[in-house]
Amino acid sequence: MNKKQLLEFVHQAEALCKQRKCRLTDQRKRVLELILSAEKPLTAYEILDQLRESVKNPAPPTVYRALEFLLQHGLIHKLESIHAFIGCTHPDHKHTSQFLICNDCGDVNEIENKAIEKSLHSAEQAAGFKTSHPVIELLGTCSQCQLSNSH
Amino acid sequence: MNKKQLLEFVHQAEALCKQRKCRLTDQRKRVLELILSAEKPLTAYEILDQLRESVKNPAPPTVYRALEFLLQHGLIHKLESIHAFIGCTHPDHKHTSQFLICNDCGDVNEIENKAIEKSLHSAEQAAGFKTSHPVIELLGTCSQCQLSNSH
DNA sequence: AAACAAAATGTTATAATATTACATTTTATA
DNA sequence: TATAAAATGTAATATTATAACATTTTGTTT
Repeated sequence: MNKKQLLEFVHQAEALCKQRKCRLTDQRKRVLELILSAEKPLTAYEILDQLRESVKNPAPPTVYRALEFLLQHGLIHKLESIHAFIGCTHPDHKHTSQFLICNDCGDVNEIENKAIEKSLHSAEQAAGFKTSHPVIELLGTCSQCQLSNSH
Repeated sequence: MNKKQLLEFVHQAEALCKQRKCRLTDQRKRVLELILSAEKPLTAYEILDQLRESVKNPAPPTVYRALEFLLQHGLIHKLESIHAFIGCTHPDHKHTSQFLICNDCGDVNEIENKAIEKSLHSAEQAAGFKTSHPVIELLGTCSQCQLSNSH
């Protein structure tokens, strides 16, 4: 995400927090910015390392608390299979997403596929199961890496 | 899983290993049995604890190596969202599954839903993505717990 | 503005999950 | 039976995450 997009996103996040009467504090904003600026998903401890430049002596809870807040408000996603965090591509509306995670380059593609969601929902119904948090992560190789691997 | 089912499963696992020319050693078998006997998914360290009864001084690598083997051969599954392992319900054929994980009682329901798989496959195709390992885990409340919660 | 409660942060310690590295033993097979 | 490959033993350590309690900041009431 470039600088302009980042500012736009943070602005949106601030508006959203104002609306929800919650606070996007400096630390939370800083963690959000780090995640959004990163090329790849960041782990909590990668964020912690980078945080040292703007916060003195940050400790794990500093990061995990900020992450918890950002997750709660749908501003970031946690990728369970790789223990890492990425910015949400559509923070404006509530949604569930699926993630295509490339094992080669580490890039992640967040998609919102209605057919997948529908099929998941049908299966839930059939089982009488009520999902609170879907984890849909496809680990594999992205199209770019497939090309470069075959050369 | 009851004792009879367990013996049946282990027998099947042994046949499968013979066929693949790999070895279901005592330790691997013991770890498999522990996972199959458990009511709920087990974490690596829960397995380690239980292993103390049959193995002297087991260390983490003992467990993780056995788990790696069992995963490779499709005898167990890892639930990424809860860092735990369960037996595979259909070790006989290669397949992908989806998991309904109850946050209340901890029970897990492994399903093989063709509609979900089809929709995932379509999305992969559309993105030019080649999935090697799908992680499809729905965290929520099972039907039983929904009932008991509402009482 | 002062008092208070709630929210957020600071700080230390530790729990839980997982891997590395190297030594030794066991197994398959040449 | 010698050898190589596979499996296991063992110690240390890396990585991910949380608990517990003190302090500070913020928002609200008086």
